[in-house]
Amino acid sequence: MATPTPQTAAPGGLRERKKQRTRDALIRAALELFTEQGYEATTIDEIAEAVDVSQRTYFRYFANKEEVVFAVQEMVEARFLEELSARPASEAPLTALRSAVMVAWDDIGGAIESVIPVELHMRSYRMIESTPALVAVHLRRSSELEEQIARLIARREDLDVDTDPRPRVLVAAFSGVMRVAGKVWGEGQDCSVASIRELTKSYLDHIAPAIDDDWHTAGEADTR
Amino acid sequence: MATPTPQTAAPGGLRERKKQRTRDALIRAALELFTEQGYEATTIDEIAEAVDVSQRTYFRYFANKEEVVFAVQEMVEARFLEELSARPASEAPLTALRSAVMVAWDDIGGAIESVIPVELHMRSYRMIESTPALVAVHLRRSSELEEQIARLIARREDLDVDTDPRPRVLVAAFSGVMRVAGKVWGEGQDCSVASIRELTKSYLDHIAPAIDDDWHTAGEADTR
DNA sequence: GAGGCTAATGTCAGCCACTGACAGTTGACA
DNA sequence: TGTCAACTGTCAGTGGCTGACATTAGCCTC
Repeated sequence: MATPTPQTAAPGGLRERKKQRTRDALIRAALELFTEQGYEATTIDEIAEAVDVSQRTYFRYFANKEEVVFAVQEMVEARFLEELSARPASEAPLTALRSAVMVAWDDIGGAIESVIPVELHMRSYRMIESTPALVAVHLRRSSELEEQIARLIARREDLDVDTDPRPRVLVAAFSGVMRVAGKVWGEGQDCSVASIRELTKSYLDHIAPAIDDDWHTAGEADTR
Repeated sequence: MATPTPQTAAPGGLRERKKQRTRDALIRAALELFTEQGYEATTIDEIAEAVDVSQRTYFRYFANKEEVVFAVQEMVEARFLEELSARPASEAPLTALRSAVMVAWDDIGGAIESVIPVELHMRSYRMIESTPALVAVHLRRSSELEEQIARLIARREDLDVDTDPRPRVLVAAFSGVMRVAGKVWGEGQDCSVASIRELTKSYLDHIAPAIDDDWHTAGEADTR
């Protein structure tokens, strides 16, 4: 039973392409409606109607009302994790994180724009922060992602994430910086992908000197 | 139009007492059902029926299904914030936080037990952690509480929470310790209020020497 | 290129969370 | 005791979400 569906980016047949188009259209319509008239004030029927599909079809693409809001972030995160796993083990942890972010932004910037205008993504970002139900989901997603990253880093460095605090601490710092970068970007005027990329880069450069070192050659696990 | 309802703890008339009893019964029934058969598997009709009130009445006491889950924590937090506001300005920030927690635990321990058995509270704690929807709400509540505490601390010390990072940093550390204490308690066997109190105390004593100092006499705002 | 296979979609019925409106009941208080 | 206001129940309705079943439409083979 060799995987019948390639699942890769390149759309094999018409069916795949059609599905992708429906999915993208749902995301765009949903975000457009949410940002215009508010998340709670928008019904799924409206979204489905805008894309000319049934409500039932919406729920075949997204498990619930929130999921469509985070679809784009999901893409970015998946790309980031994939890239992080691929970084050579010789890189120091923070360097790997940094490189992965940069590569992720580079080759997903275009992909994002093909789904939704970046400006809409930015408006969505602000909408999330002003909708309690979405803030909650956002926080949970963030904490889950942090956990995943910490485990990846620990594996790279061949450490136990439950006994050595360094992976989680590093990831916490890293995530904190990423969060601030995202926040500043959300408040600013320049809503290009390039701008958030640069913002992230400069912020990461700030903490790098302070915590980036090889965890195997420089001083033993110093938990003081 | 002077506030017609005293709203204080002491139950004035029969009406107040009856309301309190209904509320407590709803909390107890809800947590009992949730922990026994799962959060999602429990309907509000079941909870209402167990207390012998209508579903509509449930929603007059709690805004939604989640709220009842956090009712006890809400009590503890309110008591803590109240106590923190009352601490003398002469106390160093972390000392004030520490004292407020201790006082809050001391005089609310009994109040909790009057509403639900502590053992049920502990089971609820574990249920929250294993229910994604509740984890999300829990995280949002925590971050909101952190923000409140940081503002309170900043006001005490006469600082601007948006320019001076110290209040938020201290509160982040404090909250982190509290979270760990809660987690350890949840995993342990001893589900008494006294045990979480002592756990908290000892954990806080660990970080105290590291970060507790008077922010006005010891070294200027050192943001390095 | 006709026909079978299967994935994708539409339709329908139904559960549950949640809300507004209105009516009935019951403490509070003169 | 009677009036008022608070509390509660009932009912109808909306919206999120799901299972079951019928229908449509790519895909693949002969």
